[in-house]
Amino acid sequence: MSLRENKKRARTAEEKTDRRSVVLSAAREMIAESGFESVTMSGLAKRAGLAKGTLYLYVKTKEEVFALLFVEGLSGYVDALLPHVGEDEALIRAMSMEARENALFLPLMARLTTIIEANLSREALIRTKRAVGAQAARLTTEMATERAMGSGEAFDLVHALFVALQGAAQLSVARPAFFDELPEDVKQVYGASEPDAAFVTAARLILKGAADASA
Amino acid sequence: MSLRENKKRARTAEEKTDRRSVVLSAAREMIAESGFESVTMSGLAKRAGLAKGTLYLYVKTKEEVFALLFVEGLSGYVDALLPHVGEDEALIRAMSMEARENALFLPLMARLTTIIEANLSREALIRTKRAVGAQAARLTTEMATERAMGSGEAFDLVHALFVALQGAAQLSVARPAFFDELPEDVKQVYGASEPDAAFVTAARLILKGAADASA
DNA sequence: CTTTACAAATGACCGACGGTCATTAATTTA
DNA sequence: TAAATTAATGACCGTCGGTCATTTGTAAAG
Repeated sequence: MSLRENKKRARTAEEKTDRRSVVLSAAREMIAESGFESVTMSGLAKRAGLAKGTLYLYVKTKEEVFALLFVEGLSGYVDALLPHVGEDEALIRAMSMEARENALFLPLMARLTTIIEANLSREALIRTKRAVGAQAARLTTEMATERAMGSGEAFDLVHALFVALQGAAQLSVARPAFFDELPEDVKQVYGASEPDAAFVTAARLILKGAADASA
Repeated sequence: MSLRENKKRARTAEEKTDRRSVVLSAAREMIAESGFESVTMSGLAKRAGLAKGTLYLYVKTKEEVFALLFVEGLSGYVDALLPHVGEDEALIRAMSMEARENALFLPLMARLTTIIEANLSREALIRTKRAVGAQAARLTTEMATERAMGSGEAFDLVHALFVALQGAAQLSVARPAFFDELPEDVKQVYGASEPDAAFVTAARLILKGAADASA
Protein backbone atom coordinates (compact mmCIF):
# COMPACT_ATOMS: atom_id res chain seq x y z
CA MET A 1 0.00 0.00 0.00
CA SER A 2 3.04 2.22 -0.14
CA LEU A 3 3.11 5.08 -2.55
CA ARG A 4 6.81 5.63 -2.38
CA GLU A 5 7.80 3.85 -5.54
CA ASN A 6 5.76 6.47 -7.34
CA LYS A 7 7.98 9.47 -6.71
CA LYS A 8 5.54 11.83 -8.34
CA ARG A 9 4.23 14.69 -6.30
CA ALA A 10 0.61 15.25 -5.53
CA ARG A 11 -0.37 18.41 -7.32
CA THR A 12 -4.03 18.15 -8.15
CA ALA A 13 -6.76 17.86 -5.58
CA GLU A 14 -7.42 14.35 -6.77
CA GLU A 15 -3.84 13.26 -6.24
CA LYS A 16 -4.03 14.66 -2.74
CA THR A 17 -7.13 12.67 -1.98
CA ASP A 18 -5.28 9.62 -3.23
CA ARG A 19 -2.41 10.27 -0.84
CA ARG A 20 -4.85 10.63 1.98
CA SER A 21 -6.57 7.38 1.16
CA VAL A 22 -3.23 5.61 1.07
CA VAL A 23 -2.60 6.92 4.57
CA LEU A 24 -6.00 5.70 5.70
CA SER A 25 -5.41 2.25 4.27
CA ALA A 26 -2.04 2.01 5.95
CA ALA A 27 -3.65 3.02 9.23
CA ARG A 28 -6.39 0.43 8.85
CA GLU A 29 -3.79 -2.25 8.30
CA MET A 30 -1.70 -1.23 11.28
CA ILE A 31 -4.70 -1.14 13.60
CA ALA A 32 -5.94 -4.49 12.38
CA GLU A 33 -2.53 -6.06 12.75
CA SER A 34 -1.45 -4.76 16.09
CA GLY A 35 -3.97 -2.40 17.61
CA PHE A 36 -4.35 1.31 18.10
CA GLU A 37 -1.49 1.71 20.51
CA SER A 38 0.90 0.44 17.88
CA VAL A 39 0.08 3.24 15.47
CA THR A 40 2.81 5.86 15.57
CA MET A 41 3.17 8.68 13.13
CA SER A 42 6.65 7.61 12.04
CA GLY A 43 5.45 4.07 11.56
CA LEU A 44 2.39 5.17 9.67
CA ALA A 45 4.45 7.42 7.44
CA LYS A 46 6.87 4.65 6.65
CA ARG A 47 4.06 2.24 5.91
CA ALA A 48 2.38 4.72 3.62
CA GLY A 49 5.67 5.39 1.88
CA LEU A 50 5.90 8.97 3.09
CA ALA A 51 8.22 10.96 5.29
CA LYS A 52 6.78 11.97 8.61
CA GLY A 53 6.72 15.62 7.62
CA THR A 54 4.75 14.74 4.51
CA LEU A 55 2.18 12.89 6.55
CA TYR A 56 1.62 16.09 8.48
CA LEU A 57 0.76 17.86 5.24
CA TYR A 58 -2.33 15.70 5.02
CA VAL A 59 -3.35 15.50 8.62
CA LYS A 60 -2.89 17.88 11.52
CA THR A 61 -2.76 15.32 14.33
CA LYS A 62 -2.55 11.57 14.65
CA GLU A 63 -6.11 11.39 15.88
CA GLU A 64 -7.33 13.06 12.72
CA VAL A 65 -6.46 9.82 10.97
CA PHE A 66 -8.71 7.94 13.35
CA ALA A 67 -11.43 10.54 12.98
CA LEU A 68 -11.41 10.12 9.22
CA LEU A 69 -11.65 6.37 9.58
CA PHE A 70 -14.51 6.72 12.01
CA VAL A 71 -16.52 9.11 9.88
CA GLU A 72 -16.06 6.85 6.91
CA GLY A 73 -17.17 3.87 8.95
CA LEU A 74 -20.13 5.67 10.43
CA SER A 75 -21.38 6.66 7.03
CA GLY A 76 -21.32 3.07 5.85
CA TYR A 77 -22.88 1.94 9.09
CA VAL A 78 -25.85 4.26 8.73
CA ASP A 79 -26.23 3.25 5.09
CA ALA A 80 -26.61 -0.32 6.22
CA LEU A 81 -29.11 0.58 8.92
CA LEU A 82 -31.49 2.76 6.96
CA PRO A 83 -33.40 -0.08 5.27
CA HIS A 84 -34.14 -1.67 8.63
CA VAL A 85 -35.10 1.13 10.99
CA GLY A 86 -38.74 0.18 10.70
CA GLU A 87 -38.64 -3.15 12.46
CA ASP A 88 -37.11 -3.82 15.88
CA GLU A 89 -35.40 -7.14 15.40
CA ALA A 90 -34.20 -6.30 11.91
CA LEU A 91 -32.70 -3.06 13.18
CA ILE A 92 -30.93 -4.78 16.04
CA ARG A 93 -29.61 -7.44 13.74
CA ALA A 94 -28.38 -4.85 11.26
CA MET A 95 -26.68 -2.83 13.97
CA SER A 96 -24.87 -5.76 15.46
CA MET A 97 -24.03 -7.46 12.19
CA GLU A 98 -22.73 -4.34 10.56
CA ALA A 99 -20.57 -3.62 13.59
CA ARG A 100 -19.01 -7.04 13.25
CA GLU A 101 -18.64 -6.56 9.52
CA ASN A 102 -16.42 -3.52 9.88
CA ALA A 103 -14.13 -4.68 12.65
CA LEU A 104 -12.68 -1.22 13.15
CA PHE A 105 -15.95 0.53 13.76
CA LEU A 106 -16.63 -0.25 17.42
CA PRO A 107 -13.02 0.17 18.50
CA LEU A 108 -13.01 3.56 16.83
CA MET A 109 -16.31 4.49 18.42
CA ALA A 110 -15.01 3.44 21.81
CA ARG A 111 -12.23 6.00 21.47
CA LEU A 112 -14.26 8.72 19.79
CA THR A 113 -14.67 11.28 22.54
CA THR A 114 -11.92 10.57 25.04
CA ILE A 115 -9.10 10.05 22.59
CA ILE A 116 -10.03 11.10 19.08
CA GLU A 117 -12.10 14.23 19.48
CA ALA A 118 -9.89 15.30 22.36
CA ASN A 119 -6.94 15.59 19.97
CA LEU A 120 -8.34 17.18 16.84
CA SER A 121 -7.55 20.56 15.42
CA ARG A 122 -10.41 23.01 15.41
CA GLU A 123 -11.02 22.36 11.72
CA ALA A 124 -10.94 18.61 12.00
CA LEU A 125 -13.24 18.70 15.00
CA ILE A 126 -15.75 20.80 13.09
CA ARG A 127 -15.68 18.44 10.15
CA THR A 128 -16.07 15.41 12.40
CA LYS A 129 -18.88 16.79 14.53
CA ARG A 130 -20.77 17.93 11.44
CA ALA A 131 -20.45 14.53 9.86
CA VAL A 132 -21.66 12.79 13.00
CA GLY A 133 -24.55 15.21 13.36
CA ALA A 134 -25.52 14.66 9.75
CA GLN A 135 -25.58 10.88 10.10
CA ALA A 136 -27.65 11.12 13.25
CA ALA A 137 -30.10 13.36 11.46
CA ARG A 138 -30.32 10.95 8.55
CA LEU A 139 -31.25 8.13 10.89
CA THR A 140 -33.66 10.25 12.87
CA THR A 141 -35.73 11.40 9.93
CA GLU A 142 -35.86 7.93 8.45
CA MET A 143 -36.92 6.55 11.81
CA ALA A 144 -39.62 9.19 12.19
CA THR A 145 -41.20 8.51 8.81
CA GLU A 146 -40.78 4.76 8.90
CA ARG A 147 -42.30 4.45 12.35
CA ALA A 148 -44.71 7.35 12.12
CA MET A 149 -43.25 8.94 15.21
CA GLY A 150 -42.80 12.53 16.23
CA SER A 151 -39.33 13.76 15.41
CA GLY A 152 -38.64 14.31 19.11
CA GLU A 153 -39.45 10.73 19.87
CA ALA A 154 -37.38 9.49 16.97
CA PHE A 155 -34.49 11.64 18.10
CA ASP A 156 -34.63 10.14 21.57
CA LEU A 157 -34.82 6.62 20.25
CA VAL A 158 -31.87 7.02 17.89
CA HIS A 159 -29.81 8.60 20.62
CA ALA A 160 -30.71 5.94 23.14
CA LEU A 161 -29.64 3.24 20.71
CA PHE A 162 -26.36 4.99 20.00
CA VAL A 163 -25.68 5.57 23.67
CA ALA A 164 -26.08 1.83 24.12
CA LEU A 165 -23.85 1.16 21.14
CA GLN A 166 -21.18 3.46 22.43
CA GLY A 167 -21.37 1.83 25.82
CA ALA A 168 -21.13 -1.62 24.30
CA ALA A 169 -18.25 -0.42 22.13
CA GLN A 170 -16.19 0.08 25.27
CA LEU A 171 -16.26 -3.66 25.68
CA SER A 172 -14.72 -4.15 22.27
CA VAL A 173 -11.35 -2.96 23.50
CA ALA A 174 -8.75 -5.62 22.89
CA ARG A 175 -7.83 -7.87 25.76
CA PRO A 176 -4.41 -7.48 27.26
CA ALA A 177 -1.50 -9.47 25.92
CA PHE A 178 -1.33 -11.39 29.18
CA PHE A 179 -5.01 -12.31 29.13
CA ASP A 180 -4.29 -16.02 29.24
CA GLU A 181 -2.31 -15.65 32.43
CA LEU A 182 -5.22 -14.03 34.25
CA PRO A 183 -7.02 -15.90 37.03
CA GLU A 184 -10.19 -17.69 36.02
CA ASP A 185 -12.52 -15.39 37.92
CA VAL A 186 -11.05 -12.35 36.19
CA LYS A 187 -11.43 -13.91 32.78
CA GLN A 188 -15.06 -14.44 33.62
CA VAL A 189 -15.56 -10.75 34.26
CA TYR A 190 -14.43 -10.25 30.68
CA GLY A 191 -16.66 -13.04 29.49
CA ALA A 192 -19.66 -11.59 31.27
CA SER A 193 -19.72 -8.67 28.89
CA GLU A 194 -19.20 -9.29 25.22
CA PRO A 195 -19.85 -6.17 23.15
CA ASP A 196 -22.33 -7.83 20.87
CA ALA A 197 -24.44 -9.49 23.54
CA ALA A 198 -24.37 -6.37 25.70
CA PHE A 199 -25.62 -4.24 22.86
CA VAL A 200 -28.34 -6.62 21.78
CA THR A 201 -29.88 -6.97 25.22
CA ALA A 202 -29.76 -3.23 25.83
CA ALA A 203 -31.18 -2.47 22.40
CA ARG A 204 -34.01 -4.96 22.81
CA LEU A 205 -35.04 -3.36 26.07
CA ILE A 206 -34.82 0.12 24.58
CA LEU A 207 -36.93 -0.73 21.56
CA LYS A 208 -39.43 -2.61 23.67
CA GLY A 209 -39.63 0.37 26.00
CA ALA A 210 -40.19 2.67 23.05
CA ALA A 211 -42.92 0.46 21.62
CA ASP A 212 -44.56 0.38 25.00
CA ALA A 213 -44.41 4.17 25.28
CA SER A 214 -46.09 4.84 21.95
CA ALA A 215 -48.72 2.19 22.49
CA MET B 1 -2.28 18.09 50.25
CA SER B 2 1.48 17.69 50.14
CA LEU B 3 3.20 15.29 52.45
CA ARG B 4 6.62 16.67 51.86
CA GLU B 5 6.93 18.82 54.94
CA ASN B 6 6.67 15.62 56.89
CA LYS B 7 9.97 14.05 55.94
CA LYS B 8 9.24 10.84 57.77
CA ARG B 9 9.33 7.64 55.84
CA ALA B 10 6.40 5.36 55.42
CA ARG B 11 7.32 2.19 57.28
CA THR B 12 4.10 0.60 58.44
CA ALA B 13 1.37 -0.58 56.14
CA GLU B 14 -0.84 2.16 57.46
CA GLU B 15 1.63 4.88 56.60
CA LYS B 16 1.85 3.48 53.11
CA THR B 17 -1.88 3.63 52.72
CA ASP B 18 -1.68 7.24 53.83
CA ARG B 19 0.89 8.03 51.17
CA ARG B 20 -1.31 6.42 48.59
CA SER B 21 -4.34 8.42 49.66
CA VAL B 22 -2.32 11.61 49.46
CA VAL B 23 -1.48 10.69 45.89
CA LEU B 24 -5.12 10.05 45.11
CA SER B 25 -6.19 13.38 46.58
CA ALA B 26 -3.56 15.19 44.58
CA ALA B 27 -4.76 13.45 41.45
CA ARG B 28 -8.37 14.36 42.15
CA GLU B 29 -7.39 17.99 42.51
CA MET B 30 -5.37 18.05 39.33
CA ILE B 31 -8.14 16.42 37.31
CA ALA B 32 -10.75 18.75 38.73
CA GLU B 33 -8.62 21.81 38.07
CA SER B 34 -7.36 21.12 34.61
CA GLY B 35 -8.53 17.78 33.28
CA PHE B 36 -7.05 14.37 32.73
CA GLU B 37 -4.62 15.38 30.05
CA SER B 38 -2.93 17.73 32.48
CA VAL B 39 -2.02 14.95 34.88
CA THR B 40 1.63 14.03 34.46
CA MET B 41 3.56 11.80 36.79
CA SER B 42 6.13 14.47 37.57
CA GLY B 43 3.39 16.98 38.25
CA LEU B 44 1.47 14.55 40.38
CA ALA B 45 4.58 13.66 42.36
CA LYS B 46 5.36 17.30 42.99
CA ARG B 47 1.82 18.03 44.05
CA ALA B 48 1.83 15.08 46.44
CA GLY B 49 5.18 16.16 47.82
CA LEU B 50 7.04 13.14 46.49
CA ALA B 51 9.80 12.52 44.02
CA LYS B 52 8.74 10.85 40.84
CA GLY B 53 10.59 7.68 41.75
CA THR B 54 8.75 7.54 45.05
CA LEU B 55 5.42 7.81 43.32
CA TYR B 56 6.33 4.73 41.37
CA LEU B 57 6.77 2.84 44.62
CA TYR B 58 3.06 3.19 45.19
CA VAL B 59 1.75 2.76 41.71
CA LYS B 60 3.02 0.86 38.71
CA THR B 61 1.61 3.07 35.97
CA LYS B 62 -0.09 6.42 35.72
CA GLU B 63 -3.37 4.78 34.86
CA GLU B 64 -3.31 2.82 38.08
CA VAL B 65 -3.98 6.10 39.81
CA PHE B 66 -7.08 6.56 37.70
CA ALA B 67 -8.11 2.97 38.28
CA LEU B 68 -7.94 3.44 42.02
CA LEU B 69 -10.03 6.58 41.76
CA PHE B 70 -12.56 4.79 39.61
CA VAL B 71 -12.91 1.77 41.87
CA GLU B 72 -13.35 4.04 44.85
CA GLY B 73 -15.97 6.03 42.98
CA LEU B 74 -17.78 2.96 41.76
CA SER B 75 -18.05 1.56 45.24
CA GLY B 76 -19.66 4.75 46.52
CA TYR B 77 -21.86 4.87 43.45
CA VAL B 78 -23.25 1.40 44.04
CA ASP B 79 -23.72 2.18 47.72
CA ALA B 80 -25.92 5.06 46.72
CA LEU B 81 -27.88 2.98 44.25
CA LEU B 82 -28.68 -0.04 46.37
CA PRO B 83 -31.56 1.50 48.32
CA HIS B 84 -33.33 2.45 45.08
CA VAL B 85 -33.00 -0.52 42.77
CA GLY B 86 -36.60 -1.51 43.46
CA GLU B 87 -38.31 1.40 41.76
CA ASP B 88 -37.66 2.65 38.22
CA GLU B 89 -37.77 6.39 38.62
CA ALA B 90 -35.99 6.34 41.96
CA LEU B 91 -33.21 4.26 40.46
CA ILE B 92 -32.82 6.54 37.48
CA ARG B 93 -32.77 9.57 39.73
CA ALA B 94 -30.18 7.99 42.01
CA MET B 95 -27.97 7.01 39.08
CA SER B 96 -28.01 10.42 37.49
CA MET B 97 -27.81 12.38 40.73
CA GLU B 98 -24.97 10.37 42.14
CA ALA B 99 -23.06 10.72 38.89
CA ARG B 100 -23.35 14.48 39.19
CA GLU B 101 -22.44 14.35 42.86
CA ASN B 102 -19.07 12.79 42.19
CA ALA B 103 -17.95 14.86 39.24
CA LEU B 104 -15.03 12.56 38.50
CA PHE B 105 -17.05 9.40 38.17
CA LEU B 106 -18.37 9.66 34.62
CA PRO B 107 -15.14 11.06 33.18
CA LEU B 108 -13.29 8.15 34.76
CA MET B 109 -15.83 5.69 33.48
CA ALA B 110 -15.57 7.14 30.01
CA ARG B 111 -11.86 6.30 30.01
CA LEU B 112 -12.12 2.98 31.80
CA THR B 113 -11.47 0.50 29.04
CA THR B 114 -9.67 2.40 26.30
CA ILE B 115 -7.27 4.31 28.49
CA ILE B 116 -7.21 3.03 32.04
CA GLU B 117 -7.48 -0.74 31.75
CA ALA B 118 -5.32 -0.65 28.67
CA ASN B 119 -2.42 0.62 30.74
CA LEU B 120 -2.53 -1.36 33.95
CA SER B 121 -0.03 -3.88 35.19
CA ARG B 122 -1.29 -7.42 35.44
CA GLU B 123 -1.79 -7.08 39.18
CA ALA B 124 -3.59 -3.77 38.98
CA LEU B 125 -5.83 -5.06 36.21
CA ILE B 126 -6.78 -8.08 38.29
CA ARG B 127 -7.60 -5.92 41.28
CA THR B 128 -9.64 -3.54 39.15
CA LYS B 129 -11.59 -6.19 37.28
CA ARG B 130 -12.36 -8.01 40.50
CA ALA B 131 -13.62 -4.86 42.12
CA VAL B 132 -15.82 -4.05 39.16
CA GLY B 133 -17.16 -7.58 39.02
CA ALA B 134 -17.93 -7.48 42.73
CA GLN B 135 -19.88 -4.25 42.48
CA ALA B 136 -21.84 -5.56 39.52
CA ALA B 137 -22.68 -8.67 41.49
CA ARG B 138 -23.79 -6.62 44.47
CA LEU B 139 -26.20 -4.68 42.30
CA THR B 140 -27.43 -7.77 40.50
CA THR B 141 -28.37 -9.74 43.60
CA GLU B 142 -30.06 -6.74 45.18
CA MET B 143 -31.97 -6.14 41.98
CA ALA B 144 -33.03 -9.79 41.80
CA THR B 145 -34.40 -9.89 45.32
CA GLU B 146 -35.92 -6.45 45.29
CA ARG B 147 -37.72 -7.01 42.01
CA ALA B 148 -38.34 -10.71 42.40
CA MET B 149 -36.58 -11.45 39.15
CA GLY B 150 -34.54 -14.37 38.02
CA SER B 151 -30.84 -13.69 38.45
CA GLY B 152 -30.30 -13.92 34.71
CA GLU B 153 -32.87 -11.24 34.09
CA ALA B 154 -31.42 -9.06 36.81
CA PHE B 155 -27.96 -9.53 35.35
CA ASP B 156 -29.18 -8.39 31.95
CA LEU B 157 -30.94 -5.38 33.37
CA VAL B 158 -27.97 -4.23 35.42
CA HIS B 159 -25.67 -4.65 32.48
CA ALA B 160 -28.00 -2.84 30.13
CA LEU B 161 -28.19 0.09 32.52
CA PHE B 162 -24.44 0.22 32.86
CA VAL B 163 -23.90 -0.03 29.14
CA ALA B 164 -26.14 3.01 28.82
CA LEU B 165 -24.26 4.76 31.59
CA GLN B 166 -20.95 4.06 29.98
CA GLY B 167 -22.26 5.30 26.67
CA ALA B 168 -23.58 8.45 28.24
CA ALA B 169 -20.31 8.89 30.10
CA GLN B 170 -18.58 9.39 26.77
CA LEU B 171 -20.53 12.60 26.44
CA SER B 172 -19.10 13.87 29.71
CA VAL B 173 -15.74 14.48 28.15
CA ALA B 174 -14.74 18.09 28.57
CA ARG B 175 -15.34 20.43 25.68
CA PRO B 176 -12.33 21.75 23.83
CA ALA B 177 -10.67 24.95 24.94
CA PHE B 178 -11.80 26.61 21.73
CA PHE B 179 -15.43 25.56 22.15
CA ASP B 180 -16.66 29.16 22.06
CA GLU B 181 -15.08 29.74 18.68
CA LEU B 182 -16.96 26.84 17.11
CA PRO B 183 -19.70 27.50 14.55
CA GLU B 184 -23.24 27.51 15.92
CA ASP B 185 -24.29 24.31 14.21
CA VAL B 186 -21.36 22.44 15.71
CA LYS B 187 -22.12 23.71 19.19
CA GLN B 188 -25.61 22.34 18.71
CA VAL B 189 -24.29 18.88 18.03
CA TYR B 190 -22.71 19.09 21.47
CA GLY B 191 -25.91 20.44 22.94
CA ALA B 192 -27.95 17.64 21.44
CA SER B 193 -26.29 15.14 23.72
CA GLU B 194 -25.82 16.03 27.34
CA PRO B 195 -24.64 13.05 29.36
CA ASP B 196 -27.37 13.33 31.93
CA ALA B 197 -30.26 13.66 29.53
CA ALA B 198 -28.88 10.94 27.30
CA PHE B 199 -28.64 8.52 30.17
CA VAL B 200 -32.06 9.29 31.57
CA THR B 201 -33.89 8.74 28.31
CA ALA B 202 -32.01 5.53 27.58
CA ALA B 203 -32.50 4.25 31.12
CA ARG B 204 -36.23 4.99 31.05
CA LEU B 205 -36.65 3.01 27.88
CA ILE B 206 -34.59 0.15 29.23
CA LEU B 207 -36.53 -0.08 32.47
CA LYS B 208 -39.80 0.25 30.67
CA GLY B 209 -38.77 -2.50 28.30
CA ALA B 210 -37.83 -4.70 31.22
CA ALA B 211 -41.13 -4.10 32.96
CA ASP B 212 -42.92 -4.93 29.74
CA ALA B 213 -40.93 -8.12 29.35
CA SER B 214 -41.74 -9.47 32.79
CA ALA B 215 -45.41 -8.48 32.55
C1' DC C 1 25.82 4.16 71.98
C1' DT C 2 27.62 2.27 67.66
C1' DT C 3 27.35 -0.61 63.82
C1' DT C 4 24.93 -3.14 60.52
C1' DA C 5 21.08 -4.25 57.67
C1' DC C 6 17.10 -2.93 55.42
C1' DA C 7 14.19 -0.57 52.53
C1' DA C 8 12.05 4.10 51.53
C1' DA C 9 13.19 8.02 48.93
C1' DT C 10 15.47 10.42 45.31
C1' DG C 11 16.20 12.54 40.77
C1' DA C 12 19.25 12.10 36.82
C1' DC C 13 18.65 9.55 32.97
C1' DC C 14 16.58 6.97 28.97
C1' DG C 15 13.82 5.82 24.99
C1' DA C 16 9.66 6.74 22.53
C1' DC C 17 6.71 9.64 20.48
C1' DG C 18 4.05 13.65 18.52
C1' DG C 19 4.87 17.48 16.17
C1' DT C 20 7.86 21.43 13.71
C1' DC C 21 10.55 23.79 10.30
C1' DA C 22 14.49 25.10 7.49
C1' DT C 23 15.95 23.08 3.41
C1' DT C 24 15.57 20.50 -0.98
C1' DA C 25 13.70 19.62 -5.23
C1' DA C 26 9.72 18.52 -8.52
C1' DT C 27 6.70 20.96 -11.40
C1' DT C 28 4.44 24.91 -13.31
C1' DT C 29 4.47 29.55 -15.06
C1' DA C 30 6.58 33.48 -17.17
C1' DT D 1 15.56 28.73 -19.77
C1' DA D 2 14.79 31.14 -15.48
C1' DA D 3 11.85 32.20 -11.75
C1' DA D 4 8.24 31.05 -8.72
C1' DT D 5 5.64 27.85 -6.28
C1' DT D 6 4.80 24.36 -3.25
C1' DA D 7 5.16 19.20 -2.17
C1' DA D 8 8.40 16.50 0.23
C1' DT D 9 11.94 15.57 3.54
C1' DG D 10 14.05 14.20 7.91
C1' DA D 11 16.88 16.14 11.53
C1' DC D 12 15.55 18.16 15.50
C1' DC D 13 12.85 19.51 19.76
C1' DG D 14 10.19 19.22 23.99
C1' DT D 15 7.48 16.29 26.81
C1' DC D 16 6.42 12.45 29.14
C1' DG D 17 6.21 7.75 31.21
C1' DG D 18 9.05 4.86 33.40
C1' DT D 19 13.82 3.02 35.46
C1' DC D 20 17.65 2.43 38.54
C1' DA D 21 22.01 3.34 40.95
C1' DT D 22 22.67 5.91 44.87
C1' DT D 23 21.47 8.18 49.16
C1' DT D 24 19.63 8.21 53.61
C1' DG D 25 16.18 7.56 57.42
C1' DT D 26 15.06 3.91 60.65
C1' DA D 27 15.15 -0.22 63.18
C1' DA D 28 17.55 -4.18 64.86
C1' DA D 29 21.80 -6.23 66.57
C1' DG D 30 25.88 -6.05 69.19
